[in-house]
Amino acid sequence: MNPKPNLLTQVAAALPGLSKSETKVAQAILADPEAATQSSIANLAKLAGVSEPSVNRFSKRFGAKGFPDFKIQLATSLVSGVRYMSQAVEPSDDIASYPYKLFDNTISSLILARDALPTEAIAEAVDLLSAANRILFLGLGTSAAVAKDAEHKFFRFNTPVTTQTDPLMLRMLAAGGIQGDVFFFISHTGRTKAIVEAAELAQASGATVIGLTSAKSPLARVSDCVLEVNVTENTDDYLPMTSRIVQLVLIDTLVTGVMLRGGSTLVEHVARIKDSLRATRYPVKK
Amino acid sequence: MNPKPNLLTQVAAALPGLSKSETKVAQAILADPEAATQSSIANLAKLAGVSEPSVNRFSKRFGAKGFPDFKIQLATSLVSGVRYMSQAVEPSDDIASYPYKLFDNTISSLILARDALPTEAIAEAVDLLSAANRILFLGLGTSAAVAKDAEHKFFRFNTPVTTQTDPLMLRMLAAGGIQGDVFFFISHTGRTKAIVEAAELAQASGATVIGLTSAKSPLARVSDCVLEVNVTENTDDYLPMTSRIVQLVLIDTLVTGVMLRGGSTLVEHVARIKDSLRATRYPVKK
DNA sequence: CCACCATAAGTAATTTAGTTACATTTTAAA
DNA sequence: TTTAAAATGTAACTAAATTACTTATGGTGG
Repeated sequence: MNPKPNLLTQVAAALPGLSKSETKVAQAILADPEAATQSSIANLAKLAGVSEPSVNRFSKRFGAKGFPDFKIQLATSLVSGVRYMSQAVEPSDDIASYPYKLFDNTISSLILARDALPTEAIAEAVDLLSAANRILFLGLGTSAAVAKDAEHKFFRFNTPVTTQTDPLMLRMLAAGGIQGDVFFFISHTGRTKAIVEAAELAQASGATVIGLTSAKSPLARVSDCVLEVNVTENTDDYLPMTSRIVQLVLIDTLVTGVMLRGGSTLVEHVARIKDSLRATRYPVKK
Repeated sequence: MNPKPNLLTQVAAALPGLSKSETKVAQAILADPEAATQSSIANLAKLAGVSEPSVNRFSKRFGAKGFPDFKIQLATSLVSGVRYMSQAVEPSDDIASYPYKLFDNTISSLILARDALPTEAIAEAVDLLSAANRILFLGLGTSAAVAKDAEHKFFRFNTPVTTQTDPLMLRMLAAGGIQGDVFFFISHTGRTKAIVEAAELAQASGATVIGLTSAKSPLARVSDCVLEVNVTENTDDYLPMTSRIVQLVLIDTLVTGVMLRGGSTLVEHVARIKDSLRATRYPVKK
């Protein structure tokens, strides 16, 4: 639950205070930690140029029961992360637990999403967004904030971007779509009527429809390009949270994709816009 | 870079196709994977009620060189995660790499933030927000989207919430602050003049000022309660992304804290509000 | 400057853990 | 019901790790 000290970091930090042969062991491990988790004590001892008990003593110095235990701790510290299957927040949780649970849950969701990224759909969406004459990010409720964020990001490109949360405006916008328009609908459930209906109207008007939603939802069905995000919110009693984070990172991915596609010209353009903000801030003192 | 198969998931998935004693071993491991990484082959064999070679065969079935190797793989799969020190996106990256880099970077940032959570400040902020008569979430640019998200979340409680992005309105709001008001300013740099000035005005007006920003920034200096988020954006050429994600998760933490503090009454209130949205969606078919 | 003590490192014996080969049992098919 | 193949267990064996002990090194007080 608490900050976990990273064994590898610990070894690196302890280096100055180590004895001669312990230093050798530490260096051998730091040089290739991955390999260290695979090799036997004899192997590592030879590699470091020390005796086996030295390696053993070294292991114990870092709080391990012995060398095998050390190897396991080392292995876990190589993958920085979070325990799987973190739990839902309970009423009995306090300040020492719930913040960590929340972060862990979010991280877990991102990892799961990462391992099931719809790369083909992302590539397609990047193509569509790069080619668009106009982009509209549309979402309601929590997704409105996501749309707003997307607007901010895409605003820095050369393409006109809009968001809208008024359902009547939404319908009118959608009905008035033309070729070259990209309607980007955001809905976790994919079942919000106003959104699905607007997507249908946009679809019918000849514009391109991208849906950032969960698989097999009504919104997914009426989208030309579906960016599937399947996050199971494990916060029934509380509020949905992690799904929008995944959505945001996915949008970051699209932004990056469009930038990479645009090449140096676009990068310079964005840099200029970024620079324009400098005057609004207090300078950083030396 | 690619989806890494998770050993634990693999074991769970393989369950139906396993033989009798292999199933026992799998169940013993799934029941307490953590313990499995610590125990010897003899111990695990006894626990599962099978012979040692059965455990050994089991290990090999899942691609391990032997039982110790299996334990190490298992240990790494328990901390699901991301390799440390993921890199910045390069112009040479393609669809097979940049989405994963982005997710990895975001995850890494969240892990770092998690390990340096300002729990005391969080507790204090929860107290202040719970006691507030009115909450104002104020941010400009990218932080405006964060503020909007916060508004959505806190809107579900009984306290009036507002956001504002017009700098003139910001000043007026801040100047007109009264005791009982909580001004929640969001700024990654903490150097945006309009925000810092508004914070000063709010401070002077007798309202409470919470700052979600980086340590030692001008905004931090004028805040009654500082929620430090120190994220180093490793995307110089591209756009800042990860910091706002950390901000959002931190706000989730505050929301959760306020809910926990509010007890069942508040939970019910939120549930009612959540239910009110049902009619806006297409029902899920069986 | 030497002697002695304390710490560090290595050697070899011992113990523990893991693996392999083989025997037995179980299960399914002929 | 027999038979063969797959599955599991037993016991012997091998490898790995640990402990106890010895040797070396370095620093300090006489």
